[in-house]
Amino acid sequence: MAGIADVAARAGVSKATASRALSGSGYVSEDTRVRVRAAAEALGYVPSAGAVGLATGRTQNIGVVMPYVNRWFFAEVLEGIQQTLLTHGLDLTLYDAKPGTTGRARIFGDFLARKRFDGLIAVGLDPADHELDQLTQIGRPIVSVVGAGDQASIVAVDDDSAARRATQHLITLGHTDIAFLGGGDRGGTQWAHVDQQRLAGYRRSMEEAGLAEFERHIASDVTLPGGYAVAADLLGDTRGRPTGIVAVCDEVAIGAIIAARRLGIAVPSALSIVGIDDHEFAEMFSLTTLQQIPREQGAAAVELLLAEIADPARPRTRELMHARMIVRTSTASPSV
Amino acid sequence: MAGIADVAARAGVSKATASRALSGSGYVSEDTRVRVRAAAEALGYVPSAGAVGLATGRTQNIGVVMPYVNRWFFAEVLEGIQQTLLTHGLDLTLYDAKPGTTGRARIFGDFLARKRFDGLIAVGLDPADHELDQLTQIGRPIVSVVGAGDQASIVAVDDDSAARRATQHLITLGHTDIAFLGGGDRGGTQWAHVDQQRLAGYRRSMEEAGLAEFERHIASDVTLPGGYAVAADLLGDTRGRPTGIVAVCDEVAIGAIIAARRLGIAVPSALSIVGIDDHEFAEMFSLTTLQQIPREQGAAAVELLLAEIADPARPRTRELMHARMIVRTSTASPSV
DNA sequence: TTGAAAGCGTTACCAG
DNA sequence: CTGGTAACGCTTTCAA
Repeated sequence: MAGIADVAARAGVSKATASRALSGSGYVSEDTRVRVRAAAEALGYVPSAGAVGLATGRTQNIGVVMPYVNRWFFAEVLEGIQQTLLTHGLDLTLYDAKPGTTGRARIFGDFLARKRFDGLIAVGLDPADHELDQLTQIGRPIVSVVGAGDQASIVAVDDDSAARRATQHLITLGHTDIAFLGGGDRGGTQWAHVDQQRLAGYRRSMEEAGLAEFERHIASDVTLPGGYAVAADLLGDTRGRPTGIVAVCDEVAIGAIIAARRLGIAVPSALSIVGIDDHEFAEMFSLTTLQQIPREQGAAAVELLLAEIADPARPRTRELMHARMIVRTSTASPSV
Repeated sequence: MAGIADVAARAGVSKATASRALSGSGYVSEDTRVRVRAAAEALGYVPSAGAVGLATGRTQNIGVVMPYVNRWFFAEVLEGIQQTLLTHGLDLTLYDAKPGTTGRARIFGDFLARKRFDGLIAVGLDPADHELDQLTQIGRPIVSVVGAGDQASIVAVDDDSAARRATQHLITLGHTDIAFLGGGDRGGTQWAHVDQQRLAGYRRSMEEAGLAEFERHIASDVTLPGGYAVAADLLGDTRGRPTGIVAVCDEVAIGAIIAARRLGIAVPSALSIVGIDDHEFAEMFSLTTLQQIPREQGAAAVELLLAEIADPARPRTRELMHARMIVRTSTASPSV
């Protein structure tokens, strides 16, 4: 409970000097600096965050809003953010804003308005229009990881391109009957922006290859069990079974692989599956995929945000990362 | 940016009265209360958290420390905590303290010392002795979800009993050669306390049933791929293959199921597997398991913590939840 | 029932 | 290079 006054007294200086010595800002003789530091150390002095915040206007805290925390991508981004903030000595306040919940409404209405942070990172938030308004009302820098809009800086992977390359990979292997699995409006969850972009990439590729007639999108929850369920349906019917599947993400792709195995459909000889993400399970299922590294996106978002906090006039940025293709053995040429 | 002074001015009262009217503490005539409220509303007044904290000593913020955020159990607990805090209007500051990292050291050394929270929830932390010291130094109420010790209140499932019932389930079905899969010291990660308790429960059951000779523990990372890897090894060898497996948790159990399927070993006719958790994938794999509901543990931890914050003299509590057995079709009597 | 004023623990400005 | 002092925005006695 020692305050800066105690430290100052012990070091035989004024509070002002003690403050300067400790924070490193302003002139202090090397001599007194050492003395003050020692006093602080001896007393186990820890500055009161609230007081510092009041005086400086900086909370030393970053807010993070995301719709889920239990899905791979989000958890990874969160870890990336957390780790990076740690090196900067900043705290992280988490807001779990699940779409369509009253909790989300409260977060947007009350919590964010409190501005208990110097900046905000929004991960895959897909804010509704009025939510977007509330966000900009805050008047603090915002960086979004994934997402659309030009209000805030964005860090993301090029989803459209990733989906196109995934699709082209199958086309190059000789597939024509390629379905796109996952995403869409189901059970009240809205069609996520990323998912739409990926679907669009698939569509474009199919059309460019003259395969428009084969285009089809099978909606699902964007989870592993979700992918499993619709894949089981799709693959259960022998007629109309595609030879290739582009999944909206690895979780869905893996669900499909598990479904295929259960049905005795050999992957890749009878069915090729490609995902997007490079999920932690991808290797175990030998899944060919387009890799993104969410941790790095989280880290990049933090650096970007800190830059914008330091210089609010800094222009908005859009940092698109490139997904690297990792070919494993879930894809092959279709058997004749 | 409107402050309470502005609100007071607009309502024609003093700051003191405005404060009372808004916070609801102290006498204020119904009339002025309404007037103040209206003024606050009109001005879009939001109290400054830092200032409130300085004046009251309460941060309206709860800290959460956990070693992982990307594993099912932890993510679920986190959601439970978050949701409950939301209803109380409290913020949540997250500290991701992965074992053996320098980040963890910083969290325990610097971050927690700042006390930017009114109380702390430690989830599956298994703190080392010196970390435990640092934790108690903080001087704020702490509740731990899972874990040992008597310094803090605890919310947990009865792991020992859960593991015993899982084991007994297999024994009752007629199994004798039952292995315990998962957990242990591997790759630097320390033997988690929960895992040890579950192993102990398995051991006790085996011994009580006179099956001590069959006892064996196969270590693994406590993840789905971790379970897959060791199960593939274990089951690949026809001799010495057990007829039953008790997994340290559902993730490991599911990894084992996937491995068994790949090896063409029928579950449950050739191999019974039981897990603990009721993971989100459990249903999809028809896994028999002992259910715990981490969300509820998170919620319970919050309520407990708030009670201790309100009354610091409140005695420490230990809230053991009962795991319910859910029998699906991953277990059956061994074929003769 | 209300208001004035004294903190809460820092930082930052302005003299010295 | 250092010290006094006024903020920062709110709550909370203490009087009135």
